[in-house]
Amino acid sequence: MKIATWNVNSIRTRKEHVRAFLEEHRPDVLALQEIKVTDDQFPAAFFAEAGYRSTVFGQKTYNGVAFLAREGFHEAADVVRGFPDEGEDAHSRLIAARFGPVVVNIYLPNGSEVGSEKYAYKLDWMQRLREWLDATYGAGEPVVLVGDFNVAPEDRDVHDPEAWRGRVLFSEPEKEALETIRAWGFTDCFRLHHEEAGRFSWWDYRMNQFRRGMGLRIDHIWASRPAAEACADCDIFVEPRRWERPSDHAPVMAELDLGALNGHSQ
DNA sequence: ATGGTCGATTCTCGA
Repeated sequence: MKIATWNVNSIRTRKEHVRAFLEEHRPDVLALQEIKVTDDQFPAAFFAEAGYRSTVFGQKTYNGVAFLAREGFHEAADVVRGFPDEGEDAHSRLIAARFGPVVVNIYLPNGSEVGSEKYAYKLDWMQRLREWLDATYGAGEPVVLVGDFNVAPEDRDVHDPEAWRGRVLFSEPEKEALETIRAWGFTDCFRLHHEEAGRFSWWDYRMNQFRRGMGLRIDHIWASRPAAEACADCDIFVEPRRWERPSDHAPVMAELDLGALNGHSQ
């Protein structure tokens, strides 16, 4: 099973890029973030032409997450949209579904600036995510948490750790909150296969940061123990960041060997 | 300390 994640920064602007990625790599599930459309505006028919079904939790202007799942693979089951007991005005930042393994797709709040209201919201959202995981799934079942986490875990995930230390996306409270989520029972699939520094998934549009190699690794695929044991590969696909009018994020994709998930439902 | 660039929607915000 190939699971991919991509913050597309507007699905209307990026739908051709997404379709090109689908046609080249044929992931079984692609998790999208920052689609920036309501459900009725999502280009589901366009992706159906490429053989993909859409499951959407949209929002006008901001946020919005979705799954594209290959026809012939599992259909999305037990779909969850957002945390329970959120109001109608809640952000669309979490969608989860069972495709064999459970896939939880998050667009974690950016946090704006350390000490801001948005930063406090980010830390609170991270705590709610951990509590929701505790209440919803067991770490002994195959669960894959993917998306734009908006936190770089370690120095080797940041182009200039000294410059970034204490700043949003790399502050200590964010890293501690990330570790609390990880301690639910996740393993970083990328680090199972790549130890090197300087592998990034996001580069700011400003100041030619992509051309200058100034990025962060903030998009992740994390797997619970049985899913991590089945993880045969995980990599960042930088090429779409070079395309015309790119997203500021690159896709990340993992391969899970479902045959290794013996004792668990596919 | 500031600003740089995108995208969606205005006469600016969020990233």
